[in-house]
Amino acid sequence: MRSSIIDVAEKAGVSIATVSRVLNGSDKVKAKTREKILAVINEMKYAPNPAARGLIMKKTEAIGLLLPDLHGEFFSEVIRGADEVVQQHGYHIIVSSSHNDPKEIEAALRFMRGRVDAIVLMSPQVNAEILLENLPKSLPIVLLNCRTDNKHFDTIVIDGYGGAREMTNYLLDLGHRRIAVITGGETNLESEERLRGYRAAMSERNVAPSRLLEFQGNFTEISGYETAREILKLKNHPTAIFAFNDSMAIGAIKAIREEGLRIPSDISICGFDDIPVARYISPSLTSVHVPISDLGAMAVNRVFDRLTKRSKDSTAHVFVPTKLCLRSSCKKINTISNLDKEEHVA
Amino acid sequence: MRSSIIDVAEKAGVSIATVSRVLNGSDKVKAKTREKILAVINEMKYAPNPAARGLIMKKTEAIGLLLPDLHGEFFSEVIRGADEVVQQHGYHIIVSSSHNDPKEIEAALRFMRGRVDAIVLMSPQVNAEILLENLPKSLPIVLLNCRTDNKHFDTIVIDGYGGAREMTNYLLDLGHRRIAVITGGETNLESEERLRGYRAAMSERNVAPSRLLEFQGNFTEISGYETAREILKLKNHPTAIFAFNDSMAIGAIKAIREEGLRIPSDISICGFDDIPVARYISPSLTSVHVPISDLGAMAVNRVFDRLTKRSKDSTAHVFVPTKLCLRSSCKKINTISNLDKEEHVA
DNA sequence: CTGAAAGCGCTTACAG
DNA sequence: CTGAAAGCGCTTACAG
Repeated sequence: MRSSIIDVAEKAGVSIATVSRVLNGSDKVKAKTREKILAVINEMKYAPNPAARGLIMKKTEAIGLLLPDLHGEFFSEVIRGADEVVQQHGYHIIVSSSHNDPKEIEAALRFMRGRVDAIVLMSPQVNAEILLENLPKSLPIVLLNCRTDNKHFDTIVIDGYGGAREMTNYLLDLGHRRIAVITGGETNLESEERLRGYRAAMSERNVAPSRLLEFQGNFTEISGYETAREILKLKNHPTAIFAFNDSMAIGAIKAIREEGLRIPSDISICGFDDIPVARYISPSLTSVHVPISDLGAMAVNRVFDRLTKRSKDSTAHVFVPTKLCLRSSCKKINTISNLDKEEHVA
Repeated sequence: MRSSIIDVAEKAGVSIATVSRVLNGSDKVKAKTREKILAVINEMKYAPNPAARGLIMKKTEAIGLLLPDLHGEFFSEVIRGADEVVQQHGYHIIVSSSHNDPKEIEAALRFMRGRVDAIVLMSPQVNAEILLENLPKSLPIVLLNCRTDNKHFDTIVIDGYGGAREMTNYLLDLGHRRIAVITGGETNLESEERLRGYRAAMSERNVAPSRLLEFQGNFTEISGYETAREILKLKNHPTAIFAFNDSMAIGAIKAIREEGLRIPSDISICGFDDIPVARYISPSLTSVHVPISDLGAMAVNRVFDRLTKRSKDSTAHVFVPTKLCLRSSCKKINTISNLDKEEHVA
């Protein structure tokens, strides 16, 4: 059997209270007693039972991280950023993915209740606020890219609108007029924000945004690939494709290549997120940079702020700016005639 | 305060024992009593305290997953595969990364002890067996790509040797003789195995493997990039580069392109792992396919086999075969003269 | 079918 | 500085 604090106490010839004190670094223990106990602990390789400890101390030293998905580099970067900070605090992460399914979010939340000291929730699709209400209000919660106006929660939101607007403006500056987008799905907050930004830029520049140029993907490579194939079937295909994340852009690039078109001379393509691999593919992908691992780190830092009472009751609402990251997958549109044609169609 | 089982019992007018019974699905509760209790539970949004439950039941419904790193698609795929299976069982995952640091492995293991019902450990670099010995022998442990002969643990090992050997043979069949490799580091088991396979194939085909063609990376994109730059500086550079994982291959491709060389006409390149993005980059990457997410799934399935006593005491040692995945980044070497030259040098 | 009681392994006032 | 005892929130024989 696993040894308990009682075994240690017996072997050291003290009470369990004293063992507990040295375990918790109390200064009210005679040095000699402490040493003896420490020796026994070492010898027995004793480690306190976290469940017992958690039961009485009401802390778990774990943070729950609930993500919508686990595919691709975006989420692994979020996890990595979160894990780094969490490790510095001697904490650990319980991850789970919800597949954008309310049932799974609920199950994960229920599981985490009592098992974690705080929750970081990323749910751009499912509105999880109702589920969140079932959690004790004492549990700090950080919402990452969630749809909410509830000032009760800490929130971190990427500037998808601004980023997409900036990218669209860049494409417009390059002379593109027929710019297709591949979205991440109608009900996805991030996709919606990016779409808003795209439309805003188009309108501001007096290029009527056409719904016919808005294609729906789902943030996966394969959806980018398939959607791009559809786009290229268009008689007079767009001169630029703006995929709402890099994974879809990567899929789209494959489709474009298979069609025999060159990037960026025949068609420009860009993404969003700036995942690590974006700079390595060829042509290197122009994208909207999002500090992905920082997102995870910020969320966890926020959690610890709350946990250490530094900001016990005030919630923070962070808006994360994005920044255009120009590389080689986009290019000035070349022929005047082409431009004219575009204008006409637009 | 959070409500406890006592509150539920009071409100339902029963004892906590009965509440506990309906919580655990005991059939010895009158239907009517059960209903009333269920109603109260729902109304109060009661959820049992996992710490208390864990303390007495000695199970946590969590599996620990300790990975060497969290960079790149490989590890996120392992997590994804593990998470999928774990969710089917109503379990969850506690992930942690060790950065190949014994201290961090130890800390993570200590943290997990008592918090998880089993541990999946991937540690190709640090020999973690000594650390593992401090864990209660009742805790099921699955070793993923670890350096061990200890039949006491369940093990899952990828056939790095066979995969690399097959890939090298393929390159040799294409006429390549000067094949450089980018390894993953000297002390890394996976890298070692792949190197063994490469050398074996070279020797078998009477191409003396030269240490001068073995370059050391560390499995990251940037190391692939930088190492490839070194390789291309060689007077008579190799006609093929075999990177020991796809991330390094992707980095190498960037370096090759920057040098103005075309792939595969000027130089062939291939990787290992077949991460999801490999098929999307261009040229699509020839790689050794590893069923990455299956690795996570297999490990977790094995864990549940143990947990459900189906195979309480027997350990399993699984050897995972790899399979060549030919795409467009490698090509037959073209000129006879070139071939001759190679032969000469080799 | 239901309840009183012991116990899981710890921490922490409360005494001394 | 140290120990006896209560209690954290649950489950599970043991009686009835």
